[in-house]
Amino acid sequence: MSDENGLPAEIALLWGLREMPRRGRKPSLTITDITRAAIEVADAEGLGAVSMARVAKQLGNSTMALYRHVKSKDELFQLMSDAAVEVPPEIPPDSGWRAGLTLWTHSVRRVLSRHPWMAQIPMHGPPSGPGNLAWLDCALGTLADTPLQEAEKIGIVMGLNTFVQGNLRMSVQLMAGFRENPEAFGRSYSRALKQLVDPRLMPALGRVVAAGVFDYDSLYEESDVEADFALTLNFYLDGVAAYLARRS
Amino acid sequence: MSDENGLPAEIALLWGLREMPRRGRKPSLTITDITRAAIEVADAEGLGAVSMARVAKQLGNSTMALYRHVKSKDELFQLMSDAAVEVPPEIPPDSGWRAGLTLWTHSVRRVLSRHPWMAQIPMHGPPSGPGNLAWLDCALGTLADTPLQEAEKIGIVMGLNTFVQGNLRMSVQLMAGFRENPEAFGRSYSRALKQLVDPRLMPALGRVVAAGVFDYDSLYEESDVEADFALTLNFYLDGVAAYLARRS
DNA sequence: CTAATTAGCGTACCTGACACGCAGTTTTCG
DNA sequence: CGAAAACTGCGTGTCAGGTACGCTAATTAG
Repeated sequence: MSDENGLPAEIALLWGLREMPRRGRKPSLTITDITRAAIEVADAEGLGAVSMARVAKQLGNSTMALYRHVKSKDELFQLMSDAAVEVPPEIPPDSGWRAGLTLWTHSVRRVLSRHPWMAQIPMHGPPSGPGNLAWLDCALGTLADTPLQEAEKIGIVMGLNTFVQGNLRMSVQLMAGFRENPEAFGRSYSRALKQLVDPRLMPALGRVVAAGVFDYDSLYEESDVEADFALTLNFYLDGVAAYLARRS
Repeated sequence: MSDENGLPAEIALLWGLREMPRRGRKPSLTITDITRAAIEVADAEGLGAVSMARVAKQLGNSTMALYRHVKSKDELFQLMSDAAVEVPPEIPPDSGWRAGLTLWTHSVRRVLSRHPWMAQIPMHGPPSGPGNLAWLDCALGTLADTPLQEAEKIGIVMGLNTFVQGNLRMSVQLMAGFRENPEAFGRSYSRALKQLVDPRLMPALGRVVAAGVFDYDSLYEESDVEADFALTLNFYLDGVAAYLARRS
């Protein structure tokens, strides 16, 4: 269950703190290698392509060799998502909390656009790995100069994180859906809505449809998605600003 | 590809508008039955338990019979998530947009707490089923009395939806993680952070840890999660309010 | 040098999605 | 009215993927 350090096993794993056995054959594979190979596969072919066999092939090993280093595929996923976040951005100390959180958010966005599969990996607990905790620290740092309680800072940052992750997850899903079936985002969608939405039953939606809001060749324009993201992000940050103002 | 109605096949399916074949054996199974059975299984045993075989057993049919009605498991998932949303709330017409959206949000929350598995089903396109569109209409209706453009309303509502879904998804994941390994949310977590977080490398996080923010027997208290949700929801709504104020 | 310990791996099992084709049913048409 | 056509339910089979188990070889402690 727990390391000699007193750490829970899965946390020790993420931090690379499992004690190395002194006797026995020397490992030719490391957890780092396995994690890196898995990330390569996920980057190149998507998370769906990450099977134990595929990762092993990437390394030139056999499938079952991996199980000497990771207890399960899910454990490998956790390792991947802590490793792939890389390093949080350097935030200029005097930039103010809002600019800081905005920069932080866009950095998250950049990481997730490099590794879209990260949005699909489920979290089983609070952030525990060195990568995720470094990002958490980075976000908290932007609030250092505010008069907030530490617990409030955590609430705000976790809320922001959930928000950003949720947004990106949705983007990734829709992007995948778009690649698979672009038609579902185009004229045939707006035509279907015009046909199916009865203005008597759904008046508000009927107005939107009638206004031609969906009449585009593709509802999935990168720039639109980004603009919507920026808009809603600013809603959240405005709320934080109001909260701060209320508190001083 | 498309129905005689000119509708894309997957949309026609969601609306139950596939034309019934005139000749041939009468079906003893309906899509509705299959969907209902699948929802029963998911409610009772989680989405992971929903296999074609399990759903078929629920119905007393053979596995392969389902494929006469559903093209793939994923298609069944889409049917499930449109059916399980049920009916959106009645929002009193004079309640104002903020109260309306708050009520809407809590209704979403209630639906998802009845069917937690919904948060795990990936979306492949814009909302297309009768259930989801009814909810969309309901949310849009709350903004009817505002001077917003229709496109802005959609942006605000979709943003809110993404936000709520993201929050609930995270809750569901953590809830599952908690059931499986409560220890990861308790004292051993805060002890691990105290040990691993070096205040020189992660000063902001170090302060939070030192302040004892994580020193609880369980970080996953229902009431806390709900409070955090309400807090961040209000951030978003404050932002919408500010946007509205700016626009008048 | 021997026993203990550990890494890599081949084999095997199980679960689950789904392709295919047969058999029985219902409707249409000659 | 009878045969052909259309369609449903289903048994069988295939393939992919996770992972338990146990063997073998390497390495080190005693």
